[in-house]
Amino acid sequence: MLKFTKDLIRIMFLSTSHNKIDLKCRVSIPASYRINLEKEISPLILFKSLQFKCIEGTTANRMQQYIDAIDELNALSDEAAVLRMMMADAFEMKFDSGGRVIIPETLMDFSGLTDKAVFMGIGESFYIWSPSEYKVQYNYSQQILKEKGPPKLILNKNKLLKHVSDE
Amino acid sequence: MLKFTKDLIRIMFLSTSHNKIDLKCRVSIPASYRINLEKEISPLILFKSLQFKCIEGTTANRMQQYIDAIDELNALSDEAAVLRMMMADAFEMKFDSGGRVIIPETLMDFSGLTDKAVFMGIGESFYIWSPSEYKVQYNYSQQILKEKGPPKLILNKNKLLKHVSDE
DNA sequence: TAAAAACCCATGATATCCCATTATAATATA
DNA sequence: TATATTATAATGGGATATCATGGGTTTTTA
Repeated sequence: MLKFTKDLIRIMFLSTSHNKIDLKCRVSIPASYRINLEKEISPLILFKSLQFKCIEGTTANRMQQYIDAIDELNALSDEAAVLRMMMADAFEMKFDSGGRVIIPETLMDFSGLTDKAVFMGIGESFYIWSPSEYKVQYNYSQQILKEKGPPKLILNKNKLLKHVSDE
Repeated sequence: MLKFTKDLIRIMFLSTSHNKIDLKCRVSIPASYRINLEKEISPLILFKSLQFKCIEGTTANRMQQYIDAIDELNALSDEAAVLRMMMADAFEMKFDSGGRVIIPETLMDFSGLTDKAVFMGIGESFYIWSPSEYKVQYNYSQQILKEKGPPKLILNKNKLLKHVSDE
């Protein structure tokens, strides 16, 4: 029963915001993200992005799906090794009364964060960028968009997709 | 009923920490791991990893899964023999008031541990490495990630994965 | 009766909690 | 439509609790 509800009302992290990181490495997680986490009654997990020089945040529930996937694999496979590393670089966050978390030093270093953080919601998860890395990534996306045009999305198949020009 | 709750809020061992092993072979088990064990009301089991030169730690419940797996096998098979051997070298740990355990000599020797331990959470269980072995393993995973990219996870089927380049 | 394990308490570093303040957004009022 | 009012969000800093660690004392047990 509950599963049915969860499938329909998927949580979403959306929009972008710029927050300050103080000397104790504390940042406010955007209120809209927090509301979604509360809805899911799920803790927040931060981990090193596997693709970019940034932190990725998601729900513990979502993280559990990755963990379950590990069991499906040959423990000695490359996929399993990468997923285990992802878990090892993941942290469960605790909020203070003001909705802040302390970013672990490992993640600060990895993502090049110092005093400012850019939060970028991308649906099932969100990214935390340093302002400079964010700009690089943003400009890159803009350029791709200019060169290749908008990507074609096939929404009803929950599957996406390729630039039009690639076909 | 209780099982339902457990399925939602699954325990996870995450993140990495470097703790000291003192002359009495005591180490602090990371607090976040201990909290997970307490949630499960489960003792901590340590045993020799079947894949790597390290100690694996997990809950008694998870260990039961391994035991059940033996029953599924031909009692005379090699697999069953290996699993039984693993059970024989498994230890149930007792915590002192500071959250430390004493690592059995057999496990210290097997994993090459001396004065420092790297705790690596990988979801359902965690590894305890010597710093040098840990580095080797981590670098290997990093390299795979670089070469093959992140594994592709097909979440709606709760099944994964394989690197894109393998297809 | 030694050696090891269990138990106890002490300490510095760090994370957590709590309250106050400033900023921003949301609404209402003139 | 500009301005005042309110609510909500983001930030700052200090008090408190927790964690990892060291070392001593008592209790096992081999």
